[in-house]
Amino acid sequence: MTIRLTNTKTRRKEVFEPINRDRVQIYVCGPTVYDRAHIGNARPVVVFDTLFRLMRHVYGADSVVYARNFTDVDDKINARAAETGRPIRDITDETIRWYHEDMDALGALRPTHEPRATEYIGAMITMIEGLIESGHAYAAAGHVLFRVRSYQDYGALSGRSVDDMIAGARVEVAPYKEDPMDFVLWKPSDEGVPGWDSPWGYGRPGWHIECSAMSYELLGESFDIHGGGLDLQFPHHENEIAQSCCAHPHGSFARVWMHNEMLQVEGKKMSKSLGNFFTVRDLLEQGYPGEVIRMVYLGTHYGKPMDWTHEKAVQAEGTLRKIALFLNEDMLTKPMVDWRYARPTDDVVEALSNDLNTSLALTYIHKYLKERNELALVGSLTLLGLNPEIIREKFLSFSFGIADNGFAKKTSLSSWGSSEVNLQRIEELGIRLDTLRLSAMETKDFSKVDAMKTALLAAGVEVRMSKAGVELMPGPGFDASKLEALD
RNA sequence: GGCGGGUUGGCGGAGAGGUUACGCAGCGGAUUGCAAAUCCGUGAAGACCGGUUCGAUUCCGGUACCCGCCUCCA
Repeated sequence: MTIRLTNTKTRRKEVFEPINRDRVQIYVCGPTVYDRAHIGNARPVVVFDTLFRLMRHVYGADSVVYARNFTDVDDKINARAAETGRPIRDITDETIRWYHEDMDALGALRPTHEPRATEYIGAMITMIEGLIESGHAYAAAGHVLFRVRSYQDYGALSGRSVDDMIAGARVEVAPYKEDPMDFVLWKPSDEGVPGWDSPWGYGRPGWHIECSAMSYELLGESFDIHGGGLDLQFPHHENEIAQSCCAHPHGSFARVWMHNEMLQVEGKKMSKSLGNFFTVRDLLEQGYPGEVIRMVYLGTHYGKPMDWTHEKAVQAEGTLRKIALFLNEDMLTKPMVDWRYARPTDDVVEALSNDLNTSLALTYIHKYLKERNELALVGSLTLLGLNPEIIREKFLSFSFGIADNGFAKKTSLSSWGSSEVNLQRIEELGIRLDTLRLSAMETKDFSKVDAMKTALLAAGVEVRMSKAGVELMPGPGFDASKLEALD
């Protein structure tokens, strides 16, 4: 299987050829841990999780190393600590825990390594020392700065020239800088701000150096793929390249750079002032299941801006429900298959291999559902990070009916946006409605049946009647309290 | 001001230089006490202007509009 990926560095789609097939290495910039991840933060998580899954499928699960860092030293964290009076470590530990909870809900696998910046301060200092020795950095006024002019290819990734950027005149000019574009590798810390002893005094690292140091420590001077959001392309990734390539001139650093486009909400940039700012937790609490969120994300290619809309979530939810309905069919209507034999199809693997065409992959999901090809469906869903077992349980919502053989069909669970469903209550109602209906068939007087149906609909319960019996399904607007009126 | 991306049917969203994307919604039919669900069928597109070509929605150029980054938000 040939994997092709769009390499930001060359602006082309290229055939992916790992440095070492037994150890494919990916590094992705992770979050600064001072608050809940918003839904924009989640996009690279889902995108690169999908890449991780594809690589594991193609090269073997043990042959892929995926590192994603936690930035746990940052002025935003310091500010949060100052506001709340809480210790920094409390804040970062808690935020990391939240991050894991929220990203787990989106079906993202934990990366192989999740290094915290504060655990690599020594490696950063070593790297900075090397850069000073080789003339790529200089100490000034308690700071250490990277000498941008010393790296000829600076700006190559983002397609900018140093001179153009200075002409744009938006750079911070500090008196201790040789050149306005030079950026901070190390800066002094005052009392009460986290800091470490260093050759340049008590201080803390600049933002960019951590990724260079951690990727070197975990993956070496050359690795396969570096990913992140497009907004990181400049300056963060540009600076990473400058640091790493100057510190390790014999390595290639990342061979492929991948950037996901930004996320919008209802057609607009997500921002607190517009009131369209959501964390992943917000969505989960509003009742959008993680699987729905993931499916919406997979619907748009990572290289294009993605719009988060409620409408898309509703559609994704509908698809997941259909899948759940199919997976829950019993042996009377569907041959039994052993999911252990489920594999993603070549079509799906090929779609993902073509620069992560998740949208195309989803069309195959629809196809397998339509064809009732359970093994292809289950295997392909799994590769996409949509767990069939969870879908089967979570999206069935509720279904009650009388099977052809006269036995009551099962079962269970809550649906999005609705409170826990009282199964017994629904079942009773289903039986009562079924009884009423059977007698109405005799008398041809359906008034009582219709009245009950209307009441159920008003409570947000879908009512389906067929030859086989009655099915009740609490939908998104389910309101248990309205069922009381039925007594 | 500099750099980059986008513009596809009612909506969402792909691939491919010439043949049906797909999903949702719509419409027609089957089924149904009614309805829902389901199944079958079906219409509908490629911002604008030029160029290359036997042929472009797909390649190239220009115009318009939208968006992002350049301000340690992915």
